[in-house]
Amino acid sequence: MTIADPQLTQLNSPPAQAGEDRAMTIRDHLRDAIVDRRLAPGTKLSEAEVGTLFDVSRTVVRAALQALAFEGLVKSERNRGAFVANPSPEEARQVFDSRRLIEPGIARAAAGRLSPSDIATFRTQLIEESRLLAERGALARRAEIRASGDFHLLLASIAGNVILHRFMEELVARSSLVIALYGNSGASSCGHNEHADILAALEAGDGERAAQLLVTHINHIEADLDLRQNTGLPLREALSR
Amino acid sequence: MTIADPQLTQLNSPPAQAGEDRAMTIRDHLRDAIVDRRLAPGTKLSEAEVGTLFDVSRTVVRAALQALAFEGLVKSERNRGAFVANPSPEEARQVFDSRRLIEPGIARAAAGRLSPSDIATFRTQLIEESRLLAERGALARRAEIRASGDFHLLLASIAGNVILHRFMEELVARSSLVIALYGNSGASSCGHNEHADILAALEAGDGERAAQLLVTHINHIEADLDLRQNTGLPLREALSR
DNA sequence: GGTCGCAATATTGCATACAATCTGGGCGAG
DNA sequence: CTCGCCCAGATTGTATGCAATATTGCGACC
Repeated sequence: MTIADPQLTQLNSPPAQAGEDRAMTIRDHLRDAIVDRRLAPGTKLSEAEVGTLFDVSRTVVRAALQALAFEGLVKSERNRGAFVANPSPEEARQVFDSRRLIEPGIARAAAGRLSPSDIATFRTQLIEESRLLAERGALARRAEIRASGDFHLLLASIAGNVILHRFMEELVARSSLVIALYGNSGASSCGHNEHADILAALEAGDGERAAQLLVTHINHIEADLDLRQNTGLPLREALSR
Repeated sequence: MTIADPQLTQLNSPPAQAGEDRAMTIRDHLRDAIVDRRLAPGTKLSEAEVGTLFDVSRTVVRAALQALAFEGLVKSERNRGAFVANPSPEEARQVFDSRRLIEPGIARAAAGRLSPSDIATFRTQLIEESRLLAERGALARRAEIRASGDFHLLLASIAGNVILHRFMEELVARSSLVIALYGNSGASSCGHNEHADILAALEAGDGERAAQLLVTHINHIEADLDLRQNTGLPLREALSR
């Protein structure tokens, strides 16, 4: 699989980026592509190729890839290169275990800090989710997964702890990857909108209830996955791509 | 402050490191130096200087510094360089808030997975802590802070979730930095050994009690800090170094 | 015919060179 | 004497070149 994806080159085209950090820009574009599954797990991210696509040297690409490796979205092997992460079922479970541990606390913190403007932002977010839910097509599914993640990130940003927010960024990104990998296309993203219920609890100032709804929500997301043990012998993973 | 610390150059001397990753080696040495407060917060980490000390090019130094920036131990400013992090009281609070959220869950998970060999490792760890606690001198204090952190990391590794373990590595490292910055030399590191109590609860299989003791323990650590608001106007931080 | 070994190729690891940007001091005008 | 501008030095950002390592295809030997 080549990564000569028109969407990538297109996003690259605005070279008028100010003196900003180009490595971080490339990191963001690659992350979007990974989370959207435009880049399949296991895909090799050649430094030279990525550099050509974004019209930068390998130096900058390496910085971007290192950043993604820290987030767990890319696996870097010495003298072999960087590959889009291919999380095992075990890793997937750990992602959701981590979220079940962290997100309730975030919900409780957010409940006590919710401002009217936050609520407005949430409402806009929920409308966007509904719109995407109704839409058909793989492209809408991608956007839906992403929007669903944004809800959780919004919650984390309201909680006001930048460390936890960053942890959640990583967990949400990895969740998207896992969902894309193991999600049953079937009952994807729960019939009735659990996000709305969570927001309702937050508005009522009931952080405890919001926390509980959040755990249930995470359970539903994980339950929709097919994490049966293809108890991957390491060589199997090679066959998978 | 220059970083020409003999302990750094000494650690550098074994250049016989196999084909391993030199950037990660440098990162580890720098992290140790930061956590031990051999490198004071705000100290500039010049790429050229670090490179000279470790006898590598700026390329690998940059990789190491980027890694530390991800962990929050180093703050990197574009076109200005990298500096040892100087966490504000607010950041310090967030570190401990995060620990209060995450560590109880880790304790519960660890309680159900504790093996006899784990217990033995814990005992060795506690003995080492006691030894350092009795010892005098700044050097012992450093080692004690570090050993105290190792206890928590050991707990996290037993919990068996590598993602949470990595989060804890970051939180413990930042905690050490915060303690070094804001710790009252006075009642430092609690009179009676709370770690031992936590271990006892774990051995008894009482994860809930271990979790509660852990929260109390974290509260004690934070209570020993002096986080009074020098409500840092950003310009103040410049004055501090 | 199959397997092992070796060489050619490609890719990463690292160092260095050059360009861009920031910092600090000196000089001149007000 | 003070304020502001400008230039020189220093430091980071980026590109490129070379060395080291892994991969792949071919050929020889069993």
